[in-house]
Amino acid sequence: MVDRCSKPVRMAAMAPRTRQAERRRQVLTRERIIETAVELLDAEGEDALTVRALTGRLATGSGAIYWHIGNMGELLEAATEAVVAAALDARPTETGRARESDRARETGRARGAAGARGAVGTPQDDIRAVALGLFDAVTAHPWLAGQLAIQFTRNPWGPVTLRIFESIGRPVRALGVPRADWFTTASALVHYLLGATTQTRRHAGDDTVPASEAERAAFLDTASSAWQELDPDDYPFIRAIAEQMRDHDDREQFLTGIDLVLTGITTLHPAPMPPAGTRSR
Amino acid sequence: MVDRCSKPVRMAAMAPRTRQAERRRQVLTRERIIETAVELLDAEGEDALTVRALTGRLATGSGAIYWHIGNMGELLEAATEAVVAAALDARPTETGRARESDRARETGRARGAAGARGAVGTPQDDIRAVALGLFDAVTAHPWLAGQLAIQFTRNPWGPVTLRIFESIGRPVRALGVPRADWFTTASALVHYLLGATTQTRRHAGDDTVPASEAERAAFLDTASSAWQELDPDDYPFIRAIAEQMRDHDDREQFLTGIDLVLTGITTLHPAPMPPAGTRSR
DNA sequence: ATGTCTTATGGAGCATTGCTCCATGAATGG
DNA sequence: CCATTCATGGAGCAATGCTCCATAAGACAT
Repeated sequence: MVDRCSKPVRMAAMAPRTRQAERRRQVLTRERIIETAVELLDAEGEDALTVRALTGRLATGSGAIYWHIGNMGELLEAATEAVVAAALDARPTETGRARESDRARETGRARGAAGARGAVGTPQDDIRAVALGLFDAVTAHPWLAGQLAIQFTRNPWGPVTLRIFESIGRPVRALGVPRADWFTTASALVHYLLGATTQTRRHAGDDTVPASEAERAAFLDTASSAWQELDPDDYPFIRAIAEQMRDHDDREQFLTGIDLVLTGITTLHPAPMPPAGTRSR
Repeated sequence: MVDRCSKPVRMAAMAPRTRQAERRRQVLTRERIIETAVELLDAEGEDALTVRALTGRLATGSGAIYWHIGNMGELLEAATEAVVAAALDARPTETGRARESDRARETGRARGAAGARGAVGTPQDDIRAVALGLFDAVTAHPWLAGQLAIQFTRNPWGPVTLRIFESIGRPVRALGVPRADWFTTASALVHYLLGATTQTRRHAGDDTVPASEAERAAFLDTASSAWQELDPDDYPFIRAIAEQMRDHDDREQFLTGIDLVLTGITTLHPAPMPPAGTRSR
């Protein structure tokens, strides 16, 4: 009884005529609410998004807001979807695999999400690009990590997951994975992706701002030190890696993980019949 | 200012004398609270865990509870840790790698978390055992998925993560991965693990009970059908895999993903110098 | 213009929740 | 027997999500 729609689900352009009559007045849009929600989340953290904060920024009442969104969770989902879509759409829709650029192991390191836009390369590159897009989105919007995690568990096949899955699935297909393994393979990638992105971020205990570089270093330092003082019987491994964890690079590690999974995929599904022009190694 | 401890952190056995005088009365223990919290979560879902529900079950007041736990989030973390620890401790602490049982690809499939207890096999088997332990814990406690995700994002190096990391790290070490890659490799595994476990579960929209097998089938069916009616331009991949997603086995897919990552690891870090008696493939 | 119907708005108010504060009980130590 | 510390139970506050409703603001027919 919670999920009952309080408003007939916004069917885009119902009557053909008076298309502009739809937004005759409409000072308050669902889109505008989502937009402001993202602003609020970005500016003041995930706890700052309350109905009252929204009514303040939008100079309206709660009733008006609920006429458009129906639910707080729904708003959060919409906000998440918006940001994710933006991060993902910064890439070409059509995966035309043409140019060869083998491994390209270290090129992936340098370029940001922006650089991923135009150049259509290896399926591997495409996957890395998607991953990095998400990674950068999470660092740009600290609240996104938590929301991704929540959306993923609460609504495993909601719009957010679907978008990511599709973006990962296409290059997986281009990789030459046998059709029967498409679902499983893409799942594995997405699972790693989400696991990794959700841990990335917030290296200070604070709820505000992305935490400066200095704070991050300080955090890693204290954490590393704390690890070295753990019980050697209970946590031998943690103690052993305390040192390398102190000066690891999140982004680099993230990419290494991706390559690990990619290697697993290409090893289990060697090379299909490569399109002429692509040397198969 | 949130994190201020309202009580001098329970340092186990402070004064040597009167060890039993510590719990002279003490009808209400931190442990008992955690225990009841888990019961509540198991029985009525994650929304059912409120202070008032606790005071009801424990026949006490909120003040008494807060004297022991100080925070709701802290209680949730403790509950999560308790369940995770139980799931993980159902395995031998010392990773004595001795017996050879190559691949053992399909043996891992059949045995449950219980069967993982005694037999110490390949590092790969150990990793699978840990993973399955977590997997089964999540299916046994539906609320665990969400909590794992939250703990993981909110407190990336809290006790929960640490425990899992340690359990995964040891076999990784035994796998022969070069020391410099321990941290990164274990991270990749843990990330996949958490990503996968957090999506697994709750195939019905309900907040109660694990959802029967029939419900699950029905859910998968409708989801699959919905996928096939997506826009072919926006979601070609999703449409293509709608069929195989209908009748996939969560557990099997989970293991396949693990094997994918494991293959990646052993491929990138071939074989160290195998202890005499282990044929290296 | 005028009246009516649908669409949209602003805000008062309710139920619930986390948490603090405090008056009090109970055991111990002097 | 008193004083001190440990522990409890509960009243009450502040914040939040959400519902309900009075009402404004077009659109449309007459």
